[in-house]
Amino acid sequence: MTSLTRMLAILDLFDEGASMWTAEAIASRLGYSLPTGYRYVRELHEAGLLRRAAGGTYVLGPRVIELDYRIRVGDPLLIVSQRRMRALADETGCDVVLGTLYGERIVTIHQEHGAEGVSASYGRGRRLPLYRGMLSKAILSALPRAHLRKLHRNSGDEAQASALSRDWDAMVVELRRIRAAGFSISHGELDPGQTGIGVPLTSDANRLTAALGFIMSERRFATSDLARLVELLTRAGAAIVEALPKSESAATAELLATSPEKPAGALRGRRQTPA
Amino acid sequence: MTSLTRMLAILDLFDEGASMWTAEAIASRLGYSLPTGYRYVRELHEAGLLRRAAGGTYVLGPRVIELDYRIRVGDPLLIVSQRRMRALADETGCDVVLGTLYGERIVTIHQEHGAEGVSASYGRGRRLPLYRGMLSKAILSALPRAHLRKLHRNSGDEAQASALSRDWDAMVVELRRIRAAGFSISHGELDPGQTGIGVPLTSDANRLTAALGFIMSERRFATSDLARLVELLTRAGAAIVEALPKSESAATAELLATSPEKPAGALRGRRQTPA
DNA sequence: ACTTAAATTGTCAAATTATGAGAATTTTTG
DNA sequence: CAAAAATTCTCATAATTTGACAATTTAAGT
Repeated sequence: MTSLTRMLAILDLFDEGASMWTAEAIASRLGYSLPTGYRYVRELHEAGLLRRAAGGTYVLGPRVIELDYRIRVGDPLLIVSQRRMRALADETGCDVVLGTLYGERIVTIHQEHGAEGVSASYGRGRRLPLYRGMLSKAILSALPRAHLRKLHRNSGDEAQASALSRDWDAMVVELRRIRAAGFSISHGELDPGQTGIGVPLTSDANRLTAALGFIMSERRFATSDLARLVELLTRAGAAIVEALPKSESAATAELLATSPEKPAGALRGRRQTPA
Repeated sequence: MTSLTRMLAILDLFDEGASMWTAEAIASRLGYSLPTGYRYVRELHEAGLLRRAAGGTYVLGPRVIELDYRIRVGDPLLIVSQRRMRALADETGCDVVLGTLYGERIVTIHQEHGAEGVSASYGRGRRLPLYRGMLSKAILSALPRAHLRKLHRNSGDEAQASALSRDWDAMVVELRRIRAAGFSISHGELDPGQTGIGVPLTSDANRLTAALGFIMSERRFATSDLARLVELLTRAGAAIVEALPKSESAATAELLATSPEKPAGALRGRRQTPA
């Protein structure tokens, strides 16, 4: 394992439960020597990813907030999604959420509030259970078998704790059903009284595995036109994927940013437009 | 320079301008060899801090959004500030912002919107110019001379570009005046037509250097009771600093989090309550 | 102010690990 | 399916990380 990995593992400690750690506790918890613990913490501190709080404890730092802003204004996926999600929320009054899979986690990366709903477990930045909720099910339904297998193997406890994933074969069948239908539904799987409808949203070119969904009250769902809602999601999802920048347009920025030291060389014409 | 520093330097590339980078461009820009560039990018990718976008480009990853959420719900400073800032916004109708200094940057870390104002340059996560705007001036006014000196020395261009900081001696005089007055004012220094009032907010115990402020239209300010607004800010600032967790309470979380491998040892009683 | 304890950084030798050149491989693109 | 680009691999060398311990700075108590 590299020192880079070990240092970044520190950030995991802040993911759940404790939001304040001393350097000593970090070292102890992760099995690093004390000086090494301090060294890693200092690096993260200098990068602004950690901030010193009271009496030698550290909390996540303001750099995270700054990077989050850069995402909000610069992430192509969010840029193309936001407007369309807002439109869906206005049109339906439902909450609209967007989640992605990264590594072995599913996280909500954007949410637009509708006139009606308040959603507890779905907010931006929240990690979602792998096998519960419409976003997760929609995302899993779009996953290649091998990928799903790996995920399932590594998610022991969580897989056991969920009805969907306890039995591998049954899960595969259910997910195949979802894929065929084109959407997933959750009735109160995350929040009692809330229903969610989700559609997968993938782009091979972008290595993207995401899902887009509505959240509404159970009550409202009872009198909703499911097919219509699914159609809205599907259309919006397709439009989002379609609008994502293709490979070519990505290169522009970097070409302006060549270093003074190595002006030519390393940036030879691979990504440049043919002429 | 350590490999950790070099890897984290990659995140800086996303701070301004380009929001998409290829691994090759990163390596070239920072002077790393190609394999090393890819190695660093892979590490950041595995940590979720980068995400692969179209055609071999990378953008900031969902992990940032997740960490940002952890800050929103777990950062003690935000927790104690939020409520009070909301109250100020409700009471006055102005926007209320909170900014901190970290390293050599000043960043807005929270904002509560008032009924009236829309502020362009102040939003959450935005980096502020060091020598312009009420937040920056309030923060600088609270800085020990040595710290200010270092900051000024390292901020060449930016120092030259600002009226306040062009002349060191004059700046010191002005900042001393602000410190004596207890608040700073900006008339359109960041956004034309907008006025801001800020007060410094420091806590030695927390190594905190921050500022809290109102933003309002120039028009509204013309008929405002400045003394009253400053008093509101000062009171709220004092209450926030007062409410910050003191050293003792911080230890609780970690004590529950001892590793199974090294249960005793490294966590010997330094931070534990005496008995 | 002064004393003690805690938090953090320095020193340094041993050795693990990062590094870059180039090759090999995988992935993308036409 | 071919060609080009993107990414990882191999491996020898060198550099950097690492941990024990000491030194020092910082905080806490009286």
